This record gives sequence, structure tokens and C-alpha cells, in this order.
Amino acid sequence: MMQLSYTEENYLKALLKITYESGKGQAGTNELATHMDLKPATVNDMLRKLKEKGFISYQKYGKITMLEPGKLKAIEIIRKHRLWETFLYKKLEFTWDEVHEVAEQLEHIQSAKLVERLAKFLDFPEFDPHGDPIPDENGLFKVKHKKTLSEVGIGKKAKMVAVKDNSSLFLKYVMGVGLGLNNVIKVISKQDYDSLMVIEVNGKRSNVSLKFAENIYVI
Amino acid sequence: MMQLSYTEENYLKALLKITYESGKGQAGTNELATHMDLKPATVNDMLRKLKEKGFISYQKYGKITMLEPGKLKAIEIIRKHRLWETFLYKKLEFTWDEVHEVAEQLEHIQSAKLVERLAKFLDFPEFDPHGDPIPDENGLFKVKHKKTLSEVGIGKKAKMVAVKDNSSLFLKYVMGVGLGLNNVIKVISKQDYDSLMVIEVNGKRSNVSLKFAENIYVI
DNA sequence: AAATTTTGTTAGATTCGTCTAACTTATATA
DNA sequence: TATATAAGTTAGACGAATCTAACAAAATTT
Repeated sequence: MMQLSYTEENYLKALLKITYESGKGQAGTNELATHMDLKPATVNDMLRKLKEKGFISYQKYGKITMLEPGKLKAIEIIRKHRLWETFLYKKLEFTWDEVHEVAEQLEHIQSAKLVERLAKFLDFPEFDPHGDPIPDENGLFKVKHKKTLSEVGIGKKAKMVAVKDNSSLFLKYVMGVGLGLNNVIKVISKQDYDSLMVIEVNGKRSNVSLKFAENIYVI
Repeated sequence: MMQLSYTEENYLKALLKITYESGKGQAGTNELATHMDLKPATVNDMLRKLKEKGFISYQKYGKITMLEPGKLKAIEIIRKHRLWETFLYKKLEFTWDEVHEVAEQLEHIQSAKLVERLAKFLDFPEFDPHGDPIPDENGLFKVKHKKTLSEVGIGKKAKMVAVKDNSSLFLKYVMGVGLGLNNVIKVISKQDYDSLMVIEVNGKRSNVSLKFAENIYVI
């Protein structure tokens, strides 16, 4: 398969994310543009190109779906991204919220050998520092966690296994309430009116919003 | 200082190399073009740009010299390149001749924190796998070795400390004669006519050309 | 010093990824 | 169902980095 540009790789990665998260396996031009912080016109041009190259399927005014080669390429980039995040976190002592930005650059380094050696060096990790699964060399990865903190009942406990929102802003907030990967959260109360929750982590109580709770995956 | 493009960084790196190696601290347009495998016209445009940005000094039909900001930037890139080479070699078990190509990509990753953490992780190495010095965070580096194998007298021994030519082709050749960093080389004979040398490394004798000998640094 | 060769510059074109502005099609709503 | 809004497309432009072809200046040779 021919070499993709840095830009093309980013489109495929974004498309995989959107089509996966929509549940329907499809995406729209504007949706993609918003996600990538570009104009719809720009995205439109690229879609034509990705279609010509056989990565995606779409027709004028229709929805975009990914074809197998596009999926594989996108998964490969996600694998690299998450391996680098793991490296930064585990070996270079970066914090949870710092890794993403640098990994956005590192994920585009072209060297199959590098990826496999890095995976070996890290002892073939299955999850990145945010709890997201790292696809293996065949593109297979563990099913993503589906239950969020907002679904946990009053008085129940749950273990945080991942976050949905990987933004630095959110991650700082999460750390602010003393919460980290694999921590146990107890739901103390929920207000019906505005869904504000009181949670307890390591004996510390905090008030969190519905939005917050929906961005914390638990088991 | 503003962010430089990947391309601008490569020009500065090449310029530092050329001006340094010429001994006179200057370079010409064609020389740079040849070195970077570009056309002189292309280089000419970029020189105007780098001049405007204050990285280099040159005037029409004159020679190029580097200004302090240009030198600092170039040294920073060399530092990153050599740290990554060291990482690939020491931690990911890449061979001597494989590291350069991947480091050419990694050297452009933007993150001051990454560079310093990487240096710490590698225990602040002073030389890369080719024996070249790694500048420290202030841009200072050990003086490069100047004596080559071609200058070693018959019957004398010398220790290989670096290579001048970092091409994969050359490095494979070097390894082929059983030679590696810090190995002791004994010069058995030299032919006046064509400067062919017979050398001995770890008891193994080989014939090498003048060109070969000029690309091996020794002490 | 004239002629030749080498070195450097300019003008104009091309590709990539982006934009804005104007337009078209599809969807939602009154 | 007609209209308004949202979503998507097209045309034309631009900056960055590259090229080729033609030209100009400097250096070298005879």
C-alpha cells in the first residue's frame, strides 16, 4: 500500500473514531469537519481523494463509511498513538494529561520495525494510560468499555477503567477530584433535578456534573 | 522563537553540517542543493526565507554563513537526532545502520519536555551509536574527532571512535569487515600506488580502500 | 583579457492542503 | 406541502515547497 500523507492519516483516524462512536458506522462531511476543526469544503476535497484511493465509500450528498483498507490504516495509527502514550507515561514519567499531544506527532512516524520493537519494549501493553485498548499487530483489540459513571446507582461502587474525553482540561479535572485509573468510586447521592452527583474516591467526597459522569467509564 | 517547519529545520541542519565541515564556516547554494538532493532554485528561495527570519546571513551571489539563532536551532535538532539514535540502538535493539533513517523523522517531534526526559532516560549519553557527540541542553558538545584511519602508520594500532559517513551502505561495509565502535585496528600494510590498506581487527585481516579509511575516525 | 565553465538567480508552473463565497440538495418545521 | 434550515458541493484563491528553463554573475582557464 502506498504511503499516506500525515494529513490523510489524520482524516482516517478521525473517520474511524466518528463512525465507531456514532454506532451506525457512518459519518457526514460537516461532522467530520467540526471534529477536525476544518471547513466542510476542505474535508469534501479530501473525501474525494480517500474515495479514489479506496479507503472509504461515499457518494455525493450521502454518508461516509469506511472500507477495510481505511479501517486497517486507521487502526494502525491508533496502535502507534497508544503505544507512544504508554511509552511516555511508563518510561518518561509524563503525566496522564500530557501524553496525548506528543503522541499526536509520534503516531505518524513511519517504521514498522519501530512499532513492533516499541510494543516489545513495553511488554505488549493492552491498554494505554487512559484505559483505552491498544490494538495488536493484527488490528484486534479488546472491546471498549460501555458503562459510564452516570449509570451507577446510589450507594453502589464501581471501578474507573477509562475516560471518554481525553482532553487535557478534562483529565486535569479528573485528577483534581483525586480520581485515577482503577480507582474505586462510590456514588453517594444523585439529584434528580440537575443530575448532580456526590461521589467518594479514597474517602474524599466531590460534587460532579452529569457531563463529568458520562465521560468516566467504569466496570 | 516561532515554530519552524519540518523543511526549514532540515535546511538549518544541513547548513550547519556543511559550514562546519568546510572548515571556513560558509556554504554555497549549489553545495547545499547537492547535499539535500534538491535543485539550486529551490534552495535559493528557502535561503531568502531563512535570511528574513534571521537564521542565516548571505547576499546575492555571495556565500552563506549561519547566524547564532540558526546555529542554536540546528544544534537542537542534532541533539534530538542523536538522542533518538541512542534510544533506538540501546533500548529497542536497532542495529547501527538502521537508526539514522528513523531518527530523521523523530528529530522533528516538537516537545522540549520529551527531549529532556529522553536524555534523562538514557542517562545523559555523550555520544550516539556512530560515535558522534550529542550536544547537551545548552548546545555544547565535545569536540569531534579529527584523525582518520588513513593517517595511521604501518604497524601502528588505533581505536575506532566514530564514522564520518553515516550511510547504511557504508555502515554495512564496516560491519562486514568485523569492525565496530571502540574496536582496535592494526594497520598491516599500505600500498603507495593506490593507497589500499590491509588492516587487522580482532585477528581478522581485510583489504580496505583509501576512501574507506578516510571515513573511519580513530584515536 | 577573452572565452569557457561553474555558480547563483529569476520567472513561471505544479502539487498539496487549506480557505471563502456562492451554490445545490436534503431534512425539518410551520 | 411550502418554506426555512442544515448539510454538502463547487469554483476560485492562496501559501508552502518543489520543479524546469532561461538568464546573470563569478571564477577559472587559455
